[in-house]
Amino acid sequence: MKKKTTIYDIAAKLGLTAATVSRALNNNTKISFNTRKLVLETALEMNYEQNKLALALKSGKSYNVGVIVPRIDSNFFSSVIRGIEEELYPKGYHVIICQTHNQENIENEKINSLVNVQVDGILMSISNANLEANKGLNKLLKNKKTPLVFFDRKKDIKGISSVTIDDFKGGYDATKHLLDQGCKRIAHLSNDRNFEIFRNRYLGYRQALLDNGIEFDESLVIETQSNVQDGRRAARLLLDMEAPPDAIFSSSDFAALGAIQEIKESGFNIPEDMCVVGFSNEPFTRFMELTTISTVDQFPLDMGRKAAQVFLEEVGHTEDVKTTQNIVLTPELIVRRSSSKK
Amino acid sequence: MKKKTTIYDIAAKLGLTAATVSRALNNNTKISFNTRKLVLETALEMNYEQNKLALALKSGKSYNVGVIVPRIDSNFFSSVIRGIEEELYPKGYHVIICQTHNQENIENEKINSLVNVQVDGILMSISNANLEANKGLNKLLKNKKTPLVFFDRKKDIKGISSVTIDDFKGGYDATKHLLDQGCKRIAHLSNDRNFEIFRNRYLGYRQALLDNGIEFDESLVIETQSNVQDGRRAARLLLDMEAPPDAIFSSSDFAALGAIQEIKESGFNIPEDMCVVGFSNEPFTRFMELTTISTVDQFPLDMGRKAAQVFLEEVGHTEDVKTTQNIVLTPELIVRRSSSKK
DNA sequence: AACCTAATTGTAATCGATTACATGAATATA
DNA sequence: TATATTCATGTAATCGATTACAATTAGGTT
Repeated sequence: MKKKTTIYDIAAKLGLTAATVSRALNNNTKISFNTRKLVLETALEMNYEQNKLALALKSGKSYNVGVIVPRIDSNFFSSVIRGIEEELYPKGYHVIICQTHNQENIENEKINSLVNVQVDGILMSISNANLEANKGLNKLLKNKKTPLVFFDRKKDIKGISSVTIDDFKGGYDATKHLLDQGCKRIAHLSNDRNFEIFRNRYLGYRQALLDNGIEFDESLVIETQSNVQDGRRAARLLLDMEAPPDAIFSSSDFAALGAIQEIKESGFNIPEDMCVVGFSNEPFTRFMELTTISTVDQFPLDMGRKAAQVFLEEVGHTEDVKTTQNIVLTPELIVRRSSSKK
Repeated sequence: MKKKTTIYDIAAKLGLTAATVSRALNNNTKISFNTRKLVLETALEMNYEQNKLALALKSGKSYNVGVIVPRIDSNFFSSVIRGIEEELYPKGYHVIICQTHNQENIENEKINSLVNVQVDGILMSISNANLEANKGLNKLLKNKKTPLVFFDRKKDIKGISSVTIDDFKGGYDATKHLLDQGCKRIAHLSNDRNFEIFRNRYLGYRQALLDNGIEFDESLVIETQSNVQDGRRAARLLLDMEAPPDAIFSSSDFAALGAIQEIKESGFNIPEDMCVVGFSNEPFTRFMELTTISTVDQFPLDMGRKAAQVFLEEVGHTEDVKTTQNIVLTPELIVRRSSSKK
């Protein structure tokens, strides 16, 4: 195991200086044709590879970006990350991933950790609903050294760009669609509405009801986590009501699935007795055999790509020219069996 | 946007040397209680954070590892990566992800790229079936500077550790199970058998047939990619045979799903007319309403964790003590509706 | 012959840390 | 009192690149 060759090794071998070697390798200033040729050949021969770490220290650019997500093993987040990686790699960047598992202190810690390894930017889907508690994020915002781009789960912060989908529209369209199917009492499985995304889906749901003359009923909104079990529990509650709903708009596909399971096992039919619409277009919603699940596509791949593009623009500019972008993608309602009465 | 504070800034402010500051911060050698206290306070006050890039250059350790996978947006790979991240972060490492999309030249390129940013190791699921063509990998193997650990898709290379599952056993158990259900003509949807994983599943399948007195029939083995469409196509071929099979063991859950769809649409019943077993335990296999899909669990989270542990052991040792580990996890057959006749 | 210019290459600082070795002061020992 | 020892800190090299500035050489001009 010999050490990697450096420009000093090449210089020594050729009786030159590291400076000359560096210049020759970079095709930079006027280097005579002969020495350039010689250096290039020798570099090849000695298996020289540029040490990007040294370059990063010197230039102040690490060409690494950090991506922070609650978890990576969900179709949504891994698709976003795919988009980010595919967009950034061709520009010379590497993607460092961090998971928070929705824990504030971990998020805090990972932000600091990324800053310390000198990432050129951070793209994150924030886990931490209350901003004040997040010291890492606050520090980041305060000294404005590292560009930050939110995707999906964002916070409204002046000067910080974001790429999200129009969750309000997603909620509105889903609800409107259910109304169009003739549903009158539409329940909503929400999630922590301290997050903009869940609040907006909820608000879209309410607005659609309002616009169509249906009175909003607080008792039809149930807070659930994004998993099958919670969906089941919520459906149970709804079915046991004196006046059960005739439709459910769930802010999560997993909760929608749980609800569907519970409803069917209770002897009801979908969509005849109850229409269901989920959110995210997880692969399994399409694969169901009887009741393919209507849902809202968030275009995670595009979201990742866009977030990466916004980052690239921000690092490209000097800080005084920087413009804040708040890009909002348009979601698409995908109507499937679980909400198609006709 | 002011610059980040360095130990020189602290030193200047206190009339000390960077060396002293460094020592004080590291609690290292004998530094007087007073100056240490002073330095620590000042560091806090000036928002000092260690520049890991400088440290990495000096120490030769970047505390970054590269993870190379065909793609990240599949449940299997994202779960492995989750395991890797969770295991490595507490030890101070960051995870850089790279996707190859099964393209040899990209794999090649990304290996080089990771080496250049001085990763401390590479964990990869190899995309490139023929080793000789992969210059990047060969260079990596030749100078043995960067520890390499294969997971899932490996190549047998002397001195290179790996973490895989026992694909032979997976294939064997699945096939044996189908035989136990009374199936006599069992087809196999394989995949490129230049990859060990697919070859081993295939070999396990053959051995199970052999051990149970069933003659192997070449025409029942169909090569498919891991997607729904290819599964459909394969099932169509099988159904159109003069003597169609009565069971399918698919090396992919997605192909299994496609096959199931095609079979059902052709008017056959599962599992009565045809038993089906997939591979990977993708989430949707559990979520099916009528025909939950039998499959083989590969424990991706454990695989990622183990791969990370192997890496940690390898970097921990000096190179002469290093021992090669080839860890083989045991897969678990999960019997569901698609293959349960009784 | 004296001077100018352009073409190459070298010198040395820099990025931000760590650390072997040196130094000076204070204290302990003989 | 002279010397040895310890303690605390400074000096300077190092990791591997880049780059402003300096220096050298060759050739051209008058």
